[in-house]
Order: sequence, then structure tokens, then C-alpha cells
Amino acid sequence: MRAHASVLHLDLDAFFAAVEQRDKPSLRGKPVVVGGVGGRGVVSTASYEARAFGVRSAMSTREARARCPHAAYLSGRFEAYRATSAQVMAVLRACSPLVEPLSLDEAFVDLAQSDLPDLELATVTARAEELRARVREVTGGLTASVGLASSKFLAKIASDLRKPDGLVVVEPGTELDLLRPLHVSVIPGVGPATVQRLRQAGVHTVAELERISQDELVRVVGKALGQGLYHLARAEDDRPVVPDRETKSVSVEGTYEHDLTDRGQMSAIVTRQAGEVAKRLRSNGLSGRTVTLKVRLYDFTTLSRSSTLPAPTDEPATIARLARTLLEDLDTSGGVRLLGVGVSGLADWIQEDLFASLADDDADEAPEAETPTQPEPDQAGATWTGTTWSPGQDVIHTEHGRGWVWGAGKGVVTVRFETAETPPGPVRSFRADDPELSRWRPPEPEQPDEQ
DNA sequence: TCTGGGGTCCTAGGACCC
DNA sequence: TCTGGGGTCCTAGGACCC
Repeated sequence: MRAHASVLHLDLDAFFAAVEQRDKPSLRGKPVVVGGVGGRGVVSTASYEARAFGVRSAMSTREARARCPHAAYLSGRFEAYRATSAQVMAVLRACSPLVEPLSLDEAFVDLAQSDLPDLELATVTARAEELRARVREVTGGLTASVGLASSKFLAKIASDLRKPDGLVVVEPGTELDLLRPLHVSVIPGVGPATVQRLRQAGVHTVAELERISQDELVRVVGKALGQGLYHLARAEDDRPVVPDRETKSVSVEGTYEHDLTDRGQMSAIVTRQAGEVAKRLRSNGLSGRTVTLKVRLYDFTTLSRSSTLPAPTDEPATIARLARTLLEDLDTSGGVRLLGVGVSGLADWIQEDLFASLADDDADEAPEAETPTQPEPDQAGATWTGTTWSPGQDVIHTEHGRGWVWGAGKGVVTVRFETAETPPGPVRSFRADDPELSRWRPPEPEQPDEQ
């Protein structure tokens, strides 16, 4: 804990939904839900208008539709979110070199490493307001909630207290006054399972947490969490703001609309996912030794199987072969709802050809037995002319200009003419066999991951 | 037809080594 | 002569975060 409130936590409000409302003016002031739009989708972000109807993150989209049928349900445009996030992080880095992003919409900033003349309350508060204003400018109107405190822990809690578009400054010395009345679930790392365990030990608030001994706490929630909570309950937190945290794993997974039962199809999916993982490893200059297969069965039982190679790889064929081998040992007879492939044990270098002969032998023994490709079950949206068109995606018409997919399915595609710059235009529906459809296309092929 | 996707960190047991 | 420890690596599962 520092003597000054020099740790800042910034959190963009309802980020994904806010980007959609910015880029689709007809959705401003209206309920917007971004997430999986298929039958097994969940809500990623709900706009505040949708939250008024009880729609929450992680809720199934099915339930969200029941609570708020008139909301716009969009599948998400991650390139747009990434680009906007990068603008925000640039604003923060212009203030201090010590910026630690936690996700696309959240970051810590160490103001002790900024250009500020001092760290008095008035000075840091003014800087926080400047940053909020700058974020609004560069993002085209997105709001951020900010917490300012003497530690990461308190700054993060503070940014949550006055959402949306709020600023909370915790004056050094008052940390425990703020903390003690709060429920333990406000502590990052305390989720439903830990809340339940603490409740059984008679602990609900931070004040009650502060009264139980460290030994007791460790008995109740385990060593690492127990020791952590013991200190956080006393507002003791010296964790530094750390920029450039290294990637530890890369993975791709998918949940399918209908449970998979065909082993050949599962094998083909795993092969494709291995290829995507390899592509992302390569584009980031990474390779890894441990390949993990993840399988979620029809009854939501989740299994993982992993295998570690003697040296790191970024080869799609190697990752795919290993993942398929791991799949072979699992009983999937009841049906599979999710399949995923991941690589961990990452190195930022690639094995020299020290063992090239070994690898070659291996490849000769097991030439790529290509599983026949079958179409994968749709996860969302409708497929026409080989592309899946999902609600919210940008499209361009050869003559009439830009718009976005309002809805797609049952042989009909609905498009709305509109961009952030052009006012809402007409909504048009096309049957999938309408020749007019050939004049629509997605804007750009998807960019491969940079850095 | 409840329950995403991409991550991080922790725990616990067994193998293996000294 | 019954029964050492500690350390590291690997695997599987689970809690949690956004």
C-alpha cells in the first residue's frame, strides 16, 4: 500500500455493446446484447438499457431473449473491439509507461511513473478526469469508469462503485472504512464457490473476514487464496503494475448447436482447431510443448487430456496428430457439445533442427491422413454462398453502400443500411436465392493476429 | 436443449531424481 | 531395516476473470 492514491484502474462501460451503439446509431439508447446468438450462446455484454430488463453477462442468450425480446442480439465484431481497445491503451500509455491491460476493456496505470509533478489527491484526480475525457474523445464517445487508490486492489474495487461513467478516489488512510462493510464477493478471486465456503465459516463481509485467523482462512479456502485474502482484508496489497505480461497458452474451442456423435467429424474439427492454434502461435512467434484436448460431454462433464512433447512446436500437423491421439482414448459415445485444442508450455523460440531427423521419421510413419471434411454444425447465423452471416457483422453493397446484418436465418437475410457516419437507412430483407445477394459482401477478409 | 470463449492460477497425486 | 525427505515435472480438474 502506498502513501498516495497513485494506482489507477480504468474500466470501459459495457464495452462491446457500447462499440456497437457507437457504430450503429439506430441502436443508441436501446437495449443491445452482444454474445452467442445461437441456441447455446451466452451473453458477453449487455448495454445498460438491456440490464434494466435483468439481462446480465454469462446469462444464456435464451434467457436474455425471454427477459428482453426487443433487444438487438449481435454476435460481436472483435476486430472493432481490438482496434478501439488499442486506442484506449495508447491514451493510457501516453500518461505513464506502466500500463497493465487486464483485458480489452480494463487496465491498471501507475501514476507514480507518470509526468505528474506530484501525487497529491487533487493532482491525480485531475489526471483521472483528463484520461476519462481523452478516452471519450479518441473512441468516439465511449465512457469509462475509473478508480484511484493506493493499491491495485482498492483501485479495482473503486472503479466498480460508480458505474457507469464514474470516478471514485479512495483517500489514503480511508481504505478500511471503504472495505469493511462490503460483501466478500467484491474481492477479485472470490467467486461463488469461495463465497459458499466463507459463508459456512460465518464470513459474509470484509469486516468479518478480517476477524478470522490466517490459519483458519487457509483451512477454509486453501493456502494461496487464504493467505491472499488475509492480507486483502486488511487492505494490504503491494503488487506492482506490470506491463507486458507473457502469454502462457493459446487455445481454440467451439460449442456446437447439436451434440456431435460422429468420430470422423470430431477428428476433422480437432484437426482444423489445431491448425488455427498453430497459425496463432506462428503469428505471435511462439511455440509450445504441451498439447491439450478439451472435451465437454452432452451432460456438461468436462474432460481434458494433455501430452508433452520433448521440444516446442508450432507445426499444425504435429499439434493435430497429438490432439487426435488424445481424442481416440476418450469415450464420446453419449455425444459431445464442445471440442477444443490448446498449446501451453510456450517458448518464444522454435527448436533448431537438432532433432530434424527424428521429426522426419515421425512424419514418414504417420503421413497426414486427411479426415474427409464435412460441414461443421452452425454455431450462429445463416450460411449462404459459403459464408456465415451473423447478426451485427458489417457488409458492403456494391452500389448502395455500407450496412450491417440485422438478422439471418430460414433462408432470409435482413440488412440495415447504416454506419457510424451515415444515419440509419432502410432495413432490407433478401431471400437467400435472391440474385441481389451476390452484390453484398463482407468488408475485408479477416486480418491475421498481429504481434 | 439451461450453462461461450480465451485466458490465468491453484491443487493434488504420481513419477522420478538426489 | 521398515519406510527419509525435498524438488521438479507432468497430468487432470476446478475456480475464477472478462
